[in-house]
Amino acid sequence: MSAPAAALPEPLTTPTAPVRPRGRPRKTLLERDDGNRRAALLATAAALFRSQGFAATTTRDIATATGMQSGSPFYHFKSKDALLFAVMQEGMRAALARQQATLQALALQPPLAQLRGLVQTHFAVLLGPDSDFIPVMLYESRSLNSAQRTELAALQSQYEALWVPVLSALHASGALRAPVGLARLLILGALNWSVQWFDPHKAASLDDLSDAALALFVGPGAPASSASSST
Amino acid sequence: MSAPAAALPEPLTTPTAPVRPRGRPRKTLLERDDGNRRAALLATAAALFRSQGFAATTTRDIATATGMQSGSPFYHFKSKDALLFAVMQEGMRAALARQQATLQALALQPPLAQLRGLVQTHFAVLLGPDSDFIPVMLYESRSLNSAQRTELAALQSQYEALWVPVLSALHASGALRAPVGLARLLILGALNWSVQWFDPHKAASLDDLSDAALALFVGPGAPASSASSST
DNA sequence: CCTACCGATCGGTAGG
DNA sequence: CCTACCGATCGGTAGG
Repeated sequence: MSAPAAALPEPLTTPTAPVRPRGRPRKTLLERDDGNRRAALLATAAALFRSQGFAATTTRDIATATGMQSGSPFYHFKSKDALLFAVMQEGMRAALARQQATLQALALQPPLAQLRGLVQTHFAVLLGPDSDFIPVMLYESRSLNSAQRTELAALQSQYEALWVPVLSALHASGALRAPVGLARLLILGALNWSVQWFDPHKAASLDDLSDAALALFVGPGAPASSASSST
Repeated sequence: MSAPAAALPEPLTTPTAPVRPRGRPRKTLLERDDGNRRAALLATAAALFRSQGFAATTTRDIATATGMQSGSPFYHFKSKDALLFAVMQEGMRAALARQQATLQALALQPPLAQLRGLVQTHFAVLLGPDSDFIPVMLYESRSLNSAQRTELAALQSQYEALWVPVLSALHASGALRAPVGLARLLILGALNWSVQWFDPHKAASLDDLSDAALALFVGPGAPASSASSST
């Protein structure tokens, strides 16, 4: 069982840019480079916000880790807040795209297989490569102002809405026994919490996790439509 | 179904102290009062750490909200860190005591009833009255130093260990389908995440939550021992 | 994107 | 527990 994360938009890889010799270009005055440095700022900010928290991370930390001077992040972002918001927005956009691709690939499969896909992709977004953005969004949204929070909430609603038809179908078939609304909140909570304890160096793989979650929530494979019940 | 939270140690109520007229005693020089103010500091610190986060809360915020001057918290706690640690330790001690009482009261009940008790008490600890301490512990442990983290980990292990026999029994009877270790992590995650979305002013009550969680994890009432299977 | 820099705030302390 | 205070740090900016 491999994760259905095939042709997905790589969120933060370096875009095609003319390769320059390693080391900073120093004072070659006016050489924009642009998206490249911005993306680098986002990636290091995401990593630092995740490991230290937003309030405990200074813009100087971010600048240094990106190889800039202390004032330079403000050339790319209006404020520290704006940087945080950009990290979250970027993360949600990428996560949404990945889940939409997952569901598209599984459109003809039974609901249980679709749920498996959603769970696998969710774990991949939280715990796989380049997975700092969504954890930051999950654990630092307190630091957003209300306008930013509102804008993000729209993306989050879209994300959660992807789960509803799948869960409803499983509820209707009896495989999912809790009310759909609370089930969605509890299931996403169980998955989101893995950020706190998952250790890639330890036993369980992402697929082990997905299997355990599926078994916990809907049993070993409920008879959805055309399956024969044993005994 | 009421929560089994009967005779439990109230963590932070004012201990028996001579009642004095309202308003600050002003400069009545040398009048210790002691445990009272310390407990007040802990409670306001817990509330502020929860709502704003540790790093974003200043010791001045805490002092003001407790009715002290900016330097006074340091009379009771050596540092801001020590205050955070005390909040978490207090929270874990109270939570542990409550869960132990719950399990004692349900010792003769089947595992499913015991799990229901654990879930109900856990929700009460997270979302009920005076419930700022454990959320702070769950979401701010990043800010502890490693010595503090180690000491807290011992309490957390004790807490998690309470769940294992219950989950093992349910796993053995087939009611719980995921491996016990991962099931414990996923279940506690589902519960802990409720801190992020639970709103006491909305529809679902704590008992609704507990029922939904039980239904999600172990179904409507698995045949534990002396139950007749249908059909 | 760098160089300098500012104003404000913060954790913590001495001394009572 | 208050008064007065210090040293350090931080987000952000002007000007190039």
